[in-house]
Amino acid sequence: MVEDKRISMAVIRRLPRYFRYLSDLMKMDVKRISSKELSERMHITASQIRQDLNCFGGFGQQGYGYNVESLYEEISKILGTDTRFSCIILGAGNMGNALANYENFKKRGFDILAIFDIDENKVGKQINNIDVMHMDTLDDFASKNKIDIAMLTVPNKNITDIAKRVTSLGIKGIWNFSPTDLMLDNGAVVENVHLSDSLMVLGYRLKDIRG
Amino acid sequence: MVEDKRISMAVIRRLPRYFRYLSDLMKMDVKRISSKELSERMHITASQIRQDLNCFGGFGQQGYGYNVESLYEEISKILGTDTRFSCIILGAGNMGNALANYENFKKRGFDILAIFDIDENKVGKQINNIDVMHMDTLDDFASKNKIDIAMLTVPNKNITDIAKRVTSLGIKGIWNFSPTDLMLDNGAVVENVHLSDSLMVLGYRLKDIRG
DNA sequence: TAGATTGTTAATCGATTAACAATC
DNA sequence: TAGATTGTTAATCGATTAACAATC
Repeated sequence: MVEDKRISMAVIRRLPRYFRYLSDLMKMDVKRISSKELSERMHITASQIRQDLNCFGGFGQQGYGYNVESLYEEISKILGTDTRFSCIILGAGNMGNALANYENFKKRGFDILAIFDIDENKVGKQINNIDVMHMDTLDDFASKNKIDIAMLTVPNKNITDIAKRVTSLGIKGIWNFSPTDLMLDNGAVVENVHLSDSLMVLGYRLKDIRG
Repeated sequence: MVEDKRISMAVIRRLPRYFRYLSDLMKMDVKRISSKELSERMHITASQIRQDLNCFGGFGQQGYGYNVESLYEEISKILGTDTRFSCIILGAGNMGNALANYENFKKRGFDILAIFDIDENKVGKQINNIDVMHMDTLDDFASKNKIDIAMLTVPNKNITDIAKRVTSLGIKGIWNFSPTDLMLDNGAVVENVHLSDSLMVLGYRLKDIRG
């Protein structure tokens, strides 16, 4: 139906923002919104909103604007909120813990099946009702469960090796929290979350305003 | 010395990456590198590297390339790795815990002075040797300590109010982990880390490759 | 010196913004 | 219908890439 022309990453990365704002509008019982009103809330141009949305379809109505609920539904569909993704966490450290305890993921369609670590003190325990299993059992686990996403919170040393192992098990998505950039040439999808990069940029910008 | 023409965010966000790669090269005892070699490692163009670096100064030498160590030093200086930033964490939940335990921050110049929460069960305890204090004592604490950065890991409900309170205390930098976008008009510097946005984009891209 | 590689200008590409005819 | 607002094309802006003279 909608042309499958390549959507730019810039547009894709704005989708969750639209999703959040529409979700908030629904909570506030707002029924309709124009691109102009939304642009003022989001601090972007109305033009950009209309351009972005029209990558996926004409969801609005001339003279009226957009119906909040149906636009929300459309964006949900685009983002795949209806799709469920099976995930595992590699690394039961602080970040692994935080992710395992993050309740919102399940709500958004991301189920965490298990956590893997090499620390015998952690293996056998549970974090937020999710089993911590030994890394050695990963291959076996993967053969018995279809896993979509591996969340990597392991120490950075051997991150590329781990990523290769994970993708060789057929896992197509990687959410990488290690500071090392993952460059995989096997078609896997990698999202990097470089926390220290973000903090360093904050530091730079702070120094910058000070003069 | 170097012209203070505005540096674009695109360039600034690449600085920590250069920093990481140069740091790795130093560990590998590489003494010099050309923009071409570096571009192959980083999977970006040599042109972009030279353009980026020349925003800050001519760090290379024709016919030779760049001295790894001195380029590393220059980028450290630009990023302010020598500067120390005093930080507090608001919210002693899972993410607050993870941040408090992240040892790399101190190494990069970010000192965490205290953690604040409203949960009486947490107040008075320590996380990684950092005191968890009651939110009510924040104003007093801020009047006695110069704080540069507040790391916000509190539940999203009242994030804007908290951000306003924090900036009214003279804190100029905000590292925001709540899913809500902070729009402050008081000159504070905000870096957003929207984990669920990142995960949703990963989900989208996974669906996308499946067809 | 000759070769290599920078710094920098110019060309290209892509993303954002403006404009407006279509239409609800 | 008249007014409002979209969808979409065209114009602008900015970022990336290419090219090459300068120079180590």
